Amino acid sequence: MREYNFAEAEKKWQEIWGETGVFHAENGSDKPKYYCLVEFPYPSGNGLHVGHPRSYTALDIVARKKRLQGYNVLYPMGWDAFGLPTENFAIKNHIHPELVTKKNVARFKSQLQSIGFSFDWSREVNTTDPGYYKWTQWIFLQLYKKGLAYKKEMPVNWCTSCKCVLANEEVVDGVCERCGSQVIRKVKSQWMLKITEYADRLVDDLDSVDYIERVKTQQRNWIGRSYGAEVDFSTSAGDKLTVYTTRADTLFGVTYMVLSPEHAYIDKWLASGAIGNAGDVAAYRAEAAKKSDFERTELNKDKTGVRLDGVTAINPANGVAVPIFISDYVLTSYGTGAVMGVPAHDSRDWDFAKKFGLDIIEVVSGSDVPVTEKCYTDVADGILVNSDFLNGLNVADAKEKIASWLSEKGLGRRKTNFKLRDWVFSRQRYWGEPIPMVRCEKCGWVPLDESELPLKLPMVDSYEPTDNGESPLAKLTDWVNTTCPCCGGAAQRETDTMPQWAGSSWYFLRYCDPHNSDALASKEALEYWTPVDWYNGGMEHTTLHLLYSRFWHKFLYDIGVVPTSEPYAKRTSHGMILGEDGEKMSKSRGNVVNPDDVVAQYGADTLRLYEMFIGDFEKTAPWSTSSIKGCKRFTERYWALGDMLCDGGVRPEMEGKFHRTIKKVTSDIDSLKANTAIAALMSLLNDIYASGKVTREELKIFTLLLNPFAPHVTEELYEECGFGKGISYDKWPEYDESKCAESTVEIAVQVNGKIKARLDVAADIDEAGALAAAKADGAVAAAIEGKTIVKELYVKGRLVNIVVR
RNA sequence: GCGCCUGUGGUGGAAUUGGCAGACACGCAAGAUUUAGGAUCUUGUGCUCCGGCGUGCAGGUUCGACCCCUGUCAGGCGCACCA
Repeated sequence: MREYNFAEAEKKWQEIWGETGVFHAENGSDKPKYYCLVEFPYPSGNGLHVGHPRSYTALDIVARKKRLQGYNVLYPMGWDAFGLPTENFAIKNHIHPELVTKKNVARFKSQLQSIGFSFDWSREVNTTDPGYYKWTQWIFLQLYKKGLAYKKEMPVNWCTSCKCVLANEEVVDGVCERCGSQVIRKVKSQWMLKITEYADRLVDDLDSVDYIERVKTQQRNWIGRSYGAEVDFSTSAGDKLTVYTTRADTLFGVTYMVLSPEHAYIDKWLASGAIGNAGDVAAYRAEAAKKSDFERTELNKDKTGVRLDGVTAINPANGVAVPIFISDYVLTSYGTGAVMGVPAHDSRDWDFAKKFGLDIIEVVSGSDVPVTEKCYTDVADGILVNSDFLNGLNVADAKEKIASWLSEKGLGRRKTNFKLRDWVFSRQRYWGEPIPMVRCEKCGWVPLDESELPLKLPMVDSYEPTDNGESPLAKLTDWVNTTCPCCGGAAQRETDTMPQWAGSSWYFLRYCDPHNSDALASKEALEYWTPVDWYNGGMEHTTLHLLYSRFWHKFLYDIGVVPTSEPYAKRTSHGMILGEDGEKMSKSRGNVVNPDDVVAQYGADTLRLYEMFIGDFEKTAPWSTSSIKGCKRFTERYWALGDMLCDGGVRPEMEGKFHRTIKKVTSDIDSLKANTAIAALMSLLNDIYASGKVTREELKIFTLLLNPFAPHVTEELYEECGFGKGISYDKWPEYDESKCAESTVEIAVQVNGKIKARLDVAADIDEAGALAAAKADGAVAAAIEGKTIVKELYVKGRLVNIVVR
């Protein structure tokens, strides 16, 4: 009995793959290309998590199979290394972030290599490398030149622990996405990127890509496009008050108006003395200002507000004067910061009207209960009433008609709104890309000349964040003080840095041509490799990295840098791996599994097989130490085939099974169902064992099929058997559809839908034959004895059902 | 609150999308081997009062339902006053 020493064999093959460069992708190849991508990791001090290999193994399987199928495959890896954890660790331990990063990258790399991924390491990138972030800065300058980067003073999200602003996308449930600390409002001058300019295309182009549906839905929700109209109301104070509504059809049902507490008109009206109850209004505004946005939207289900005495709004449709309120359920940041109240047909307005005793006027009929009891929001079946020229129309037609009427009369206009806000792009931290901008008294903000790039992050001893909201770089006067690229006068550098999401917004482009110093990548390389054919990553990046990188890519497409308007043709997402207790793995729970330990104890092949066999790739799955043993046994049983080897081709009795398995494994890999592919291989292995031997041809096919999942043990056995130069030089097995069919099948015989018998019949038996065979069966004959046959059904190769009465 | 997803043996999970539920694996049991344990191999393993009953629960459609429809419960995710 031959022993398989997985530790030795795995090391050996990893070295061979490294030396021979068999996984290097070729630029300028005649072969068809295939670009597989996984999200490059943030090299944290904790090392690799068992969640990482789930994603990496899945696409490694795809990459390895595609290579065997003759594709020139690009499967690269790199490091998303700027970021707060490294910086915080550096501060705590007084080690420069650059050194921390170097150390963490080295550890991650050796961990990844120990699992045997077929990455093309010659294309490794690191976002903190000046040769890399030169191009991140370059893209920023292009955005600036096209007017898509601007600096603006505005209220922003401020993480009290990170001491840094956050993008809207980084605030989850009112707390910092990264550290969970409280987020407060702070007015600051920030660099912003106009992602809103691309809002329509970011929604529309989702139709052209193959993303899993929940990713598309989540992005659509986040962008939040809605079609509606702006309507201009006049007011008794003489001002034109514009509201945004998606239900302009209900204009005749308006019984009041609401402004957000921050609305500019309130300052104006308070100043002019138009508001009678100025004291109450000021008090309400002060109260609202104290609450965070989160409190206002999340906890404030109960409607509050104050009526503005002395000011009314005039409904442009019917000239009716209605009261105006302020209430914090109206957001200043969406639409016009003012809404019209139609309590009969909007649940929020209904709540508000009930609370303040306002009129409720039905303008869409169709409700079962009076609108004074419950608001009626159905838009599909309602018919307009009490609405003058809209009466009798359905909601959709009424929307059209009122919108046209408003524009004709100059009282309003069609309008599309988005929830998406511009991307807050500056961070008051050290460990990020410097923003290549200079502030000059005379010239204002001036971009650095491209020849000055990269603008290197200065080496400093102290990089602690400050409480006053200034970047640590602000203290470096030597670095900060510079000359204006425009007028040559004294000027200061921008001291904020870019967010972590900057470097990852385009890294997949760099892989195409990672050593290019004249461009982020050559035109030819981008033409050949992009778009990414298959990108797998976490759901947590759907409205962060994935959205940002689509935005940047579209911009780069617009300025002619990349040839496609979408970066990723296909996007899938892996489920999280939980601890054995079914809880999220965390140090504090003590349920963390370290992949190094698994590799040491069971080997990389077993880890890979287990992570793929654990269950549905897209679902979360708890870790199970005992289940790993099954995968370990499987690799050992496979290895032991070497002891059962005999000469010959595929035995006739095994032929169908082999063809079916090739078919199953091939299609399962393409549809990300490695779990059932492995099950099919296990099943085939069981059949081989049952037959007592394996022929050379059979073993070779099995080895090739198993190789993407368990690359080391398959290479070792392939070599031992002398099948060829190496699996990388071989070809993926093909199947013959005609040979997949079995000659006989077992069909079920039902009487009135209940199974009465199972029969072995020829696979090509016809209906008459199957029915005859069924009736000849004793149990079936007994069941239909003396009854009238009402119906007879035959489903080819599956079952017969005889319906009797 | 709204939307989406999930619910299958002791466990992880399969099921060609309306056609034999429980593939594959873990675990367990018995046997073989072994001084013993471990490892390995073989066999068995949804429940059952042996009539049947079984895919969270209650109905419905159908010759036939894990799959479709209605209601309901539980868990997860997303959105969350976006007018």
